[in-house]
Amino acid sequence: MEKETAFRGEVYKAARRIPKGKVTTYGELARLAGRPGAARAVGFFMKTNPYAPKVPCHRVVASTGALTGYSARGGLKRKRALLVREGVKFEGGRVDMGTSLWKGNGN
DNA sequence: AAACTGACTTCTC
DNA sequence: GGAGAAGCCAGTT
Repeated sequence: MEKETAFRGEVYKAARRIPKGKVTTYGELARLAGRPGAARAVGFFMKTNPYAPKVPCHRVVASTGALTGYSARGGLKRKRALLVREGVKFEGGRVDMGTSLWKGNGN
């Protein structure tokens, strides 16, 4: 899969900007990529992301802070473990929005 | 080119 | 806040 479209590049670039211990939503990522509303497409890129170690796809969660799919081994369990290890706060199995939510706006 | 699918988001009950 | 339905976008077949 070497079909790198401009949008894909933007999404991956934005995802790499996510600081450690923080998480962002697919919608926000899509917005940073320049296509607000393309949250669904963003999720697709994470699933088929050719830059697994470069793109911290595990730092991308749903708007409600709930963790969604994860292609890598371990699935959502692994994803949650990674976030917790990085210092992300969890509330009732969901990411603590307002505390560990990163906004790439000010950058 | 058309249709289907998917790691989403938002509205309403 | 949880469950159900509709709308969106891009990629894949």
